[in-house]
Amino acid sequence: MKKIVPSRSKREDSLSRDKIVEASIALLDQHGDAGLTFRALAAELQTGPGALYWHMEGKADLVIAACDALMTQILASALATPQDTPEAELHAIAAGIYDAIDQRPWLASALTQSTGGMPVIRLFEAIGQRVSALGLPDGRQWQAASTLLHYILGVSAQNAAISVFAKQLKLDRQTSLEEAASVWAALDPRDFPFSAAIAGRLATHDDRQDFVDGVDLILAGLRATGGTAR
Amino acid sequence: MKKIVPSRSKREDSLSRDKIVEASIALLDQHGDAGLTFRALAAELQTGPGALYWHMEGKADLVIAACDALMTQILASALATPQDTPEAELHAIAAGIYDAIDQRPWLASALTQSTGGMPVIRLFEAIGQRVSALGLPDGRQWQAASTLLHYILGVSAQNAAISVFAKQLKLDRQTSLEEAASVWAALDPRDFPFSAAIAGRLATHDDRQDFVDGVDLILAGLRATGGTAR
DNA sequence: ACCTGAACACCGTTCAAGT
DNA sequence: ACCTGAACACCGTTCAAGT
Repeated sequence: MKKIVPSRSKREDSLSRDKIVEASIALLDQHGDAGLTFRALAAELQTGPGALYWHMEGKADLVIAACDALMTQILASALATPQDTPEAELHAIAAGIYDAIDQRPWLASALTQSTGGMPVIRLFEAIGQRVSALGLPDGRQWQAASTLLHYILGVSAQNAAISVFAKQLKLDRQTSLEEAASVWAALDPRDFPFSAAIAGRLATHDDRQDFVDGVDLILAGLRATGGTAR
Repeated sequence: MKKIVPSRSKREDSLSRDKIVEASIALLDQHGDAGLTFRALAAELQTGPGALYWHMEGKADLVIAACDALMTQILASALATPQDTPEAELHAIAAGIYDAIDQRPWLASALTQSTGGMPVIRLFEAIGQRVSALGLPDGRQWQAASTLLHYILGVSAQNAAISVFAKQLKLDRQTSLEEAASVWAALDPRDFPFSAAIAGRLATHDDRQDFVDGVDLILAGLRATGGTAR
């Protein structure tokens, strides 16, 4: 007299925080920033929008949870292969974030929205651990970690904006960079001498390499001023 | 036989891009990010929401225009008193942005939304002009300007987030920093050794001074690696 | 305990119609 | 040329009611 336990089979496709986060990421990947709505999410999970509120506090919570899942993943895979130096590990972290945001441009605005939340703390921590391994004076460590954090998020976000712009115009990356460069070059050189002059570099430079080099620039600054902690 | 010209008196309180931008800023100052809606804006200007579309392309245009008006103003007043060195001018620019975002936290997200738009180009240009006066090799100038740009916007935005957080809890700045610090200190030190250890510094450090010092850190890095342009 | 889905209080944007 | 305001197609969130 076996008894089928309906609560079991029900649990299998019942909602859960993880399933909601997974579906959110899929929705964001498919339709970008605007693709994540409670109605679309509910439809995807074959439920009503109200059900989601049992598992999530609201939209902000949802966005942060999606970011956090990815941030954990990004950092884990960036640090999976061990590096010889803290500098090399910082390179790996920076490149990991850059590539992740390049692949999922919505991450840039999502991370911005979750300022102060767990995903950013996680990244800050990963950076900070390497910074503290550099042997800087205590007074510099906060500054070092936050400078690197903002540099990494800021440049990655800027890059994502170019990617989105490219997709909107259905251009490949190179063509859209040239497009952006020509907009800059068209600025009045009396008001925008620097931007107009440097426009050419936009189209020809290797963003990713420049980006990773920027990490070294900040590290060099730390070393150069390392003796004098304030 | 004088004739009253009705079109004149009508023009006086007719709509204009400038008036809309001015009202937008007022609305954002009063009610923050969520305060800017076409309906509220129309009510303020005693018109219908549709009328605004004669002067603005849409909400994105509106946000960028509001940012641009303030950015122009911020840069003008930051550079009003002449400085002896490009470094000092960069300090003034950085401090100007920091203070403006501290005063109007909504600027942080508004500037993020206008990535690639005129307000950010304006800031990039102002930074770039000082960077090019530093006499760095050509290959470093792009990197220098964009590193400074992202550092300035990123740290200012982070700071604004703390301000908003403080206002929500109706705490003064010091109390809320201590609040934030205690959240960090409560992180599991096995997973977050760096953040937990540095939490104390959150409440005691002088953010603004640290911020301006960070500009010097980046400049020092540029000088230290200045010989080798890639 | 967990889910449903109608309802509430909003949005940005459009557009026929006015002046 | 410029403005009006109703209408359209959405939002996030709540909550009585179900199982």
